[in-house]
Amino acid sequence: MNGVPLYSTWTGLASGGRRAGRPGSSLTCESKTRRARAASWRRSTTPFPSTIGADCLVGRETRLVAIRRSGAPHGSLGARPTLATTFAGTPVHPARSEESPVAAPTYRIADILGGRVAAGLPVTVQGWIRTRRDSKVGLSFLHVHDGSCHDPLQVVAPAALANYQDEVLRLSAGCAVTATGTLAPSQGKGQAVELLAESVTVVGWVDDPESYPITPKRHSFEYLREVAHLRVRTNTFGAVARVRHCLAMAMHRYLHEHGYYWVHTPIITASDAEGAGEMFRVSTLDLANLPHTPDGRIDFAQDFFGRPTHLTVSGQLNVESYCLALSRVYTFGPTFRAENSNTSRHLSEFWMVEPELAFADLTANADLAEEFLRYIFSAVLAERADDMAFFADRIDKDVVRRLEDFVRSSFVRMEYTEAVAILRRSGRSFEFPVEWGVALQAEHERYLCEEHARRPVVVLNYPKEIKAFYMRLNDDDRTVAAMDVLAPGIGEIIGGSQREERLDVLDRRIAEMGLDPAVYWWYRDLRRYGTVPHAGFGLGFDRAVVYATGMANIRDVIPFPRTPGSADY
RNA sequence: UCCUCAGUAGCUCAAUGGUAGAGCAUCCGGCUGUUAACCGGAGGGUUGUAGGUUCGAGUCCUACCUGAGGAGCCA
Repeated sequence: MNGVPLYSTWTGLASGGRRAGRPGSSLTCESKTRRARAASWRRSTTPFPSTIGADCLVGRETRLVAIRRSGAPHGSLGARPTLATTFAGTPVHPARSEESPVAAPTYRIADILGGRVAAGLPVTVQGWIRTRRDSKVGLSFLHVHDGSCHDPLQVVAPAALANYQDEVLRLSAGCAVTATGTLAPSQGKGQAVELLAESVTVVGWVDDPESYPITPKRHSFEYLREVAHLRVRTNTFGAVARVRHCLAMAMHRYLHEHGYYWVHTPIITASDAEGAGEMFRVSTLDLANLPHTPDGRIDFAQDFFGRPTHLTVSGQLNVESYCLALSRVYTFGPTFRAENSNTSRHLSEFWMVEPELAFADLTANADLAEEFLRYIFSAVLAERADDMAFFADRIDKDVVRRLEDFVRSSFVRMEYTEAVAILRRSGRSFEFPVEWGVALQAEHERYLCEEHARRPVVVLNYPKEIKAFYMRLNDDDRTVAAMDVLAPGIGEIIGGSQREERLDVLDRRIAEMGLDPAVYWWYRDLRRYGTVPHAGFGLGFDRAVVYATGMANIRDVIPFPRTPGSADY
């Protein structure tokens, strides 16, 4: 979608090129010895040998203090404002350890690059090497990344460091370091400030640089999926992780501030016929020796819960119960679909947010969906400008403009009946012909939001035959109060409905769809005791991340994707 | 699950049925306040697996495996 180039990932582990400033020949002769010694250091419980010099001892002291500090609440971050805003210029006051005050407290690179740490101050940073470039002048440039922001910090390591020959010149992509020194305006181009190092301590080596999977070059996303435990070290996946977090926090913030309570609905469910797809069975029975009932069926009475259970496909039914007491609620958690779906938009395990509001109809539901989406995408634009600039540069050049349009423009709302009419008079020959009563195909949805409206579209009131039993029957007796939100470039991002609050109608719908009313006894109870009109929707959280980042494949916006035939890590 | 495409060096890709190559990465050297650095050199291969056709298969055929794109299902 969106013309995303296949190999547009960018690791950011820029090449050090042909390394200059290598140890001279006399040192080269010792390289194997040194390598073996380094390996033994790694195995040793003592992190560093006592022979590596005073600078390194200072570095070690700093490191230990920093570890202690990071255990304290918020450590050097000091008083951080709420998540609602990001704050260039807000000074950060590092906490000082009372028992061991040090002159170079640890800062996040985000705070340093964000201008919140004054130049001239002694500071410590901790992170991983992205690149090393050496200069004959007697310097090495280390790009150190700690994940706190998109950009790395340039650390200038002078050859005068005691461990320069032995360690600094052996640093490669992925090595973990603690660097202490003074912040100064950069003499080079490309960064405003840099750290003039007084010590660089190696915390963790990369065992064999040649076999380190994240090399300073382009990698295909397909390849990086095979090293999912390391891919977050690339620019692309680090940016995805930060944007994903930003969206999640914005989601919670919006709902919290609008009076919604987060309800932790169960992952294991006994409702096995919600109509939302194939389910994963949860069982402790011995598959090689299943117990049977006298009539030859599997005896689930002997299973862990004494009945068949599955992983949830939706928290909606459970959250309706809380909705009819707390008025405004939502679920957010993993959901599971055992469909054999092999597309860039489907995962077997994905995250869904499902708000539910009482005393509300479909219109209120659509209003909420629209305002909610606009809010979380606004938050990404405001809070993750660094990562969004990267996505626009390397992944999808239109992503920022598209998000800005999304946030600015109101959504188009149309009835299903109207949508069918638009499609029929579009003059387009669709692979699947359109007529009233059929489900809209991907090609139809794409036409509606990408060509007809050119912005997000909410389609309302679908034929009852193609929607779930719990959706409220409209007065026309042909449609239910369902809605889908279609986003350009991604398709259906939200599905929701007003729920059927009338017990007699609900029972009729359960019967029509051939479902067992006994399974829904508690769900029916909600209609017997103080029932009210209520509505809600489910937003595929990972799809929202896809939309916000411009990433082409949903498997690349979740840390460890589960898809049919694939559950590594 | 269906349709289509693709599997060649660590990565990204070349190679009329006729001796398997390049760029990057790695290692060695040169140069440099560098920044996807640059220049020279070296090592690196059971061409996804198993069969088959052929004097000869990376290339053609069959099956399988893996991955990707699209469809369906949906979020």
